[in-house]
Amino acid sequence: MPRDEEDVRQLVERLGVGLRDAGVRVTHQRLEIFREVAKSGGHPDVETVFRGVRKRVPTVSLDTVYRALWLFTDLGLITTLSLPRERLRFDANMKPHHHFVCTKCGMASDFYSEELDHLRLPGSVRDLGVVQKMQVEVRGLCRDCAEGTDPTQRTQRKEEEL
Amino acid sequence: MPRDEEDVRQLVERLGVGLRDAGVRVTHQRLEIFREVAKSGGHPDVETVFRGVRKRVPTVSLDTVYRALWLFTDLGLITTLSLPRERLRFDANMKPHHHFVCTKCGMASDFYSEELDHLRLPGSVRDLGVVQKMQVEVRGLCRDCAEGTDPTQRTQRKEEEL
DNA sequence: CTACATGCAAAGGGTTTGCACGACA
DNA sequence: TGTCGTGCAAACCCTTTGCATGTAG
Repeated sequence: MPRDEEDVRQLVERLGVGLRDAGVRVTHQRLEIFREVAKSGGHPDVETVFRGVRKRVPTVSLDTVYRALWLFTDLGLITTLSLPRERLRFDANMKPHHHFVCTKCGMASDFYSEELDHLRLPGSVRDLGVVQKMQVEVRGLCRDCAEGTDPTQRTQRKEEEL
Repeated sequence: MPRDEEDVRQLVERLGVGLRDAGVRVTHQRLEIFREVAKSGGHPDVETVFRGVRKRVPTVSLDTVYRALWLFTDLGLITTLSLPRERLRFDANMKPHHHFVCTKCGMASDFYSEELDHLRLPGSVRDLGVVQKMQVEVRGLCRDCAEGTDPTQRTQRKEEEL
């Protein structure tokens, strides 16, 4: 699900502000790396971001992508999505949202629900610590995997992109 | 939070049944590897399991631990817990539960809530696919990290064990 | 007894790091 | 212009794999 071009521009602009506020430099590479994450509405892994950025910035190196993505994460400008047996993914969607992850192909979609954003947690959680964030994670079979193929398989594949 | 010894025995026994049902062999190593996961109420990573098992089975090798843990996972006898910037962890708790994860030290606790077990999901999820499982993931600062120390730090450390 | 599991060691692959050059502020 | 970021390549892990040996069924 690619994101609207105007939205992407806004997001990139907001990143610039975030970087400046944090006192780090706003470089061409950082903007393009972020744009790549923001552009795909999905949750690209490092490799996917790298390949995407390289189309526009052929000299960019993989370790720069790593450093930029972790920088954004540490500054709270993007978030991460970690799935067993898969590479770490990055997410520019900072609005409250929840995840549906396909256990077969690994596809991860965001979904929204005002109700789930404001769940009341049981008292026992208060004893564990201070809550910062709360998300519902749903696992299941995506439409494509649910139909046609054998649901007992357990292969997990990351989204392929040129 | 270590688990009660009798509970552990029951869990290990149930694993034996699971393995037999799946038509794979019930070996000493597999039982001990599982016991190590079941014993710690926590969510040990591969290395932690390995070190624990080696105390009782000094000849066990790391790759056997890997193979066993993935086997159990594939058979649905344990589950995994994946956190950004951390090693994958394993969880013998197959009862419905939810997670509280400390963003600073990485500590992960289970908590329970009948209400959260039966959340009603928004209609948009139906369009994404077929739901198999649903879990709430809470991020925050655990009691130890919340008090005394600077909450702006972002260090993540895995639970240390001999 | 036979097939499957284990241990060992080596290969594999993703991620991080050190350093000199380059570019933002 | 000085400092921070980048690119390159090597180092570092963690994880997986191939193969001979051991063992559960």
